[in-house]
Amino acid sequence: MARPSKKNLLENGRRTVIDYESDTVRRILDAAESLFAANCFAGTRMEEIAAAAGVNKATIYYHIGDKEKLYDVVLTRHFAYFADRLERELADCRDPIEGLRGVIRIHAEGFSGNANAPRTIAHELAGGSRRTSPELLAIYARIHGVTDRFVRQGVASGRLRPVDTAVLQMLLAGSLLVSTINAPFRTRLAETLDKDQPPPMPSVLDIAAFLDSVVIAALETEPSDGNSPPLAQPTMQNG
Amino acid sequence: MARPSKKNLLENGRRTVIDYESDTVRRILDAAESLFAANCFAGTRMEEIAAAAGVNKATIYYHIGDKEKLYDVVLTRHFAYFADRLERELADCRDPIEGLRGVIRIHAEGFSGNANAPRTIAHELAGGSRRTSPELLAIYARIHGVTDRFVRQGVASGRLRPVDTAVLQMLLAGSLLVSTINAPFRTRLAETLDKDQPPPMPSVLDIAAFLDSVVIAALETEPSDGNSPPLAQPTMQNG
DNA sequence: CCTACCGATCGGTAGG
DNA sequence: CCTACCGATCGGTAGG
Repeated sequence: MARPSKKNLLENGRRTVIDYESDTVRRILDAAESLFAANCFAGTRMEEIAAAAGVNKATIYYHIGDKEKLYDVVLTRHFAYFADRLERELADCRDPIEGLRGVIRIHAEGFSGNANAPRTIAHELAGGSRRTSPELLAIYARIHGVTDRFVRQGVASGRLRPVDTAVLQMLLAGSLLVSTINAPFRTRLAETLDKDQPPPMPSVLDIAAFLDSVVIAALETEPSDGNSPPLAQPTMQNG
Repeated sequence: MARPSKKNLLENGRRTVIDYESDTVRRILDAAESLFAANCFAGTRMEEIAAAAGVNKATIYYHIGDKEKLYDVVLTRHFAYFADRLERELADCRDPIEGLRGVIRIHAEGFSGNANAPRTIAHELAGGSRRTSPELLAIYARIHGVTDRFVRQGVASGRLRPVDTAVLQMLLAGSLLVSTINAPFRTRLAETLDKDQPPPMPSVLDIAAFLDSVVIAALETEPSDGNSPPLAQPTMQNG
């Protein structure tokens, strides 16, 4: 356990900066992450988080802060994960189609690898993004920026039909997000639709494959024979 | 105010069946609907609902029941709205492409017309569908059934490429749902992306237009010249 | 005896 | 980091 220097301690005997090296902090954040995801902000009790982390409730206030601050740290960590991965793994990608497929893949992997992310984000969006800080919006802007780079590259080079980045990002990330969080719903629906032999319901990977093969393919300009039917302009703004 | 018959009253002086004709019941349900949507189940207080409805808290227990029951009634009403509209408005539609466009239109109109629906559904899905009753799943099965009818018709008649109904429904409804509930997030993001002149962010109608012109168009089989590039099979199951 | 509620308060638990 | 608490407020129910 890292021993904090004097400078890291202040008001009310609480820490002023969060020590992310501390194992206690990690346990608190991990416990908070899964509880906020399952029960949303209002439905999660501080005592519950403390118990899951194996610490006293007051320890959370010492290391991190109040419930709002703890939630903000958890939510920021979710967004930073995607911003970091997208920028790192697609930094060298110069092909817009490959780039957009990478955006789909990273969202699908991230959401299915840690369902706490899409669940917490869904709660936050559903609640009107009331606890979304400007810092968090800045991190999301990086995510938007990666997709936007490939869209602009693709349209400029003629490989992609004109499309609004925000519309595309919403379609890609939104459908992957919903397809992750509704897994329990789908399982029970499958039983409802066919009691005896429930058919397999689509996984997030099926949705990702659909987005790859249908949406991205539809946005690609045709090889050059010009025989394909005209495609309506998907959006009006962003002139 | 409708006067209930003897048969409608029972245990503990509470009503056994909900009188949907009662104006008091309507006010309670409307208040609960908007508060559950904004603050989710755990974040909504019974006292708050009562105040918004202009009744005493005990009146909710008399007319409807406890918090779980009230939530179930509200959530069921949301799903029933879509099931009813889809079945009614698309009952006579025999064209699979027009039918799927109708499914998109009704979801877009329903979500944007009453944002309480997508917000509450998002909270419920994010929370793991813990409060989703078998009766509610049966209502969703009707929604799935309408989309499934058009998919089967389209594939059987050769107008539509093979596609899994659950995947398509998830892509259509999911992206429309997210694009509705993240309106506040988008507004603030637009300001972050361009402080001086925030560009218009896509509305749910832009998403609906994109789904119409890109996704549905991509699923349509080509006119017959057979010159279009091959399209990968979107999904593997549902043989 | 009933309907349609209200004022007051219960045992427990939340954030701090 | 914990013990020992607080003001307030939660969902639900009593009697009238």
